[in-house]
Amino acid sequence: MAAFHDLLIRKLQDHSELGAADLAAIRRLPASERTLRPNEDIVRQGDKPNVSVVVVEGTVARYHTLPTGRRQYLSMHIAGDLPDAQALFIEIMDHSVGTIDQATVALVPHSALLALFEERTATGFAIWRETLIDAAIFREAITNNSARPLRTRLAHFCCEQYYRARAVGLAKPGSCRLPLTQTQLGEMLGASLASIARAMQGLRKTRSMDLQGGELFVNDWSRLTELGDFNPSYLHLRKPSRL
Amino acid sequence: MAAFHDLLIRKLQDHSELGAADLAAIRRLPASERTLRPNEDIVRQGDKPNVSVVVVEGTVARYHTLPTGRRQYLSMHIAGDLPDAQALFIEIMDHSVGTIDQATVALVPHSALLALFEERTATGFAIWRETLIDAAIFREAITNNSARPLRTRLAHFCCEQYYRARAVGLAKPGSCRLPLTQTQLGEMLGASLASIARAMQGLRKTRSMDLQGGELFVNDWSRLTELGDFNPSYLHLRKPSRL
DNA sequence: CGGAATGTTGATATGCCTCAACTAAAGTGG
DNA sequence: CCACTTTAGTTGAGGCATATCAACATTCCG
Repeated sequence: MAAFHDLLIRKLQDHSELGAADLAAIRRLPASERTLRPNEDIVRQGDKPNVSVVVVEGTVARYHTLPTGRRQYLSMHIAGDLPDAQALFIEIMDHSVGTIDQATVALVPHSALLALFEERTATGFAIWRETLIDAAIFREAITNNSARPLRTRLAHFCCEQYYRARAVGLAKPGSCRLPLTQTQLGEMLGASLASIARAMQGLRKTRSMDLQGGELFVNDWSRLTELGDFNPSYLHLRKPSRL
Repeated sequence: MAAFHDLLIRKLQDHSELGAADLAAIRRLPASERTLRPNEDIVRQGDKPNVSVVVVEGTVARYHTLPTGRRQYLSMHIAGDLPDAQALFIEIMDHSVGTIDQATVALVPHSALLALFEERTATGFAIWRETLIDAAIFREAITNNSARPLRTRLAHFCCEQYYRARAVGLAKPGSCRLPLTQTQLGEMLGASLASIARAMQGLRKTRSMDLQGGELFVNDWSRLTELGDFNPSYLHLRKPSRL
């Protein structure tokens, strides 16, 4: 398993230019690792964390909890992602961060990150950029959940997960991990379990993708991007994956 | 009309602590002002802008354009807002920025902003924080448009606009500008014109709010926040408005 | 004053929800 | 290793919220 420093560096280099001094400074970041069970919270809505999370292994999600108890997932994160970088400058968490399957995360003290930004402005800018790409993904989620019919929405979501897994080298040829239950897909896409089940069957019938046992299989990428109205430009990667 | 420097400073001070040196540095920012007609684009999806926008007067929005031509509004911005700060570190625009009504904006060269961040780290952090609050508003929009019935969604949106207008001193007692047509409200909330019309009438009947002639009237704030399931904590303001 | 843009209202269609029963798969303890 | 329980997914019936289409009313504005 790659050290979290390497994961973070790889992630930042997907969109930013870093010099040797930046890389060295990042490598000096202190962190403690924790492995968590499925469906365990790392940070909760209302908390004031003083560490930031880097995903090392597994899948981590952010979500809102509504007064009714209903859960709305906001984003999914895999190795190399910083699912709560924004907590650095926003004191009180407006959402929770928790695991989906078993996951290992590195916890980096905010103080170390702030010191790093003072020392290496370029690194600060790279992580700033990372949080901005995060925001671009949120924007796309607004559009996806507001303006597309359910089957398209589901296809788009799968496209994004596969594309991002490819970008960080976490996908095998034609497949990647996606350990979400249909209930959770519903909580991500604003749909009921039953509707997700039917939308999924619709997609299966196109033979462009399948999802089973927490593994997403992509058989016809070009067809799937059509079905999902997917255009990866909002992910702002420097070297778009060849798919 | 306040100079854009004052608007920006006021905005940043809503959530960040700035020293005298920071204020002075911000006041030295160069900018050119432009006044635009309603429904005019400032930056378009695909552009690579080298200036950032500060809203001086009027209402400015960000939106996606789907292949079908359908428009999805992502956010609304009023005086003091930076609707495309993220373009600083994200080269290619993944969405457009345009006016709703007649608006005046200040255009600040990216180079000047980057130089400012190098010189005054605290100012950089304040604008970073600003972009993070932006992201928090996107998250809330995901939840609003995905997990709430239409009438609640509309009430929540109106709560947010009124609350933000209050926070920057742009609201009169009991009302603020909100120059959106019902068609645009639909494109914001992922709903059709007809449904917005009916949801609006439902809200009017509660006597908690009304929207007419581009002016939002709030008659019963506490009732409206209930109807809209609105909790302002996601806006991350230091001194929550007393309403 | 006439034309365009905006909002209202009704009728009908439909996508998705809810509820419910059932199947299948995955853990768990004897 | 099997019976039991739990969790996940499938399928059907019926209902509701919202979409679509269309006609009309209203306001804005040149």
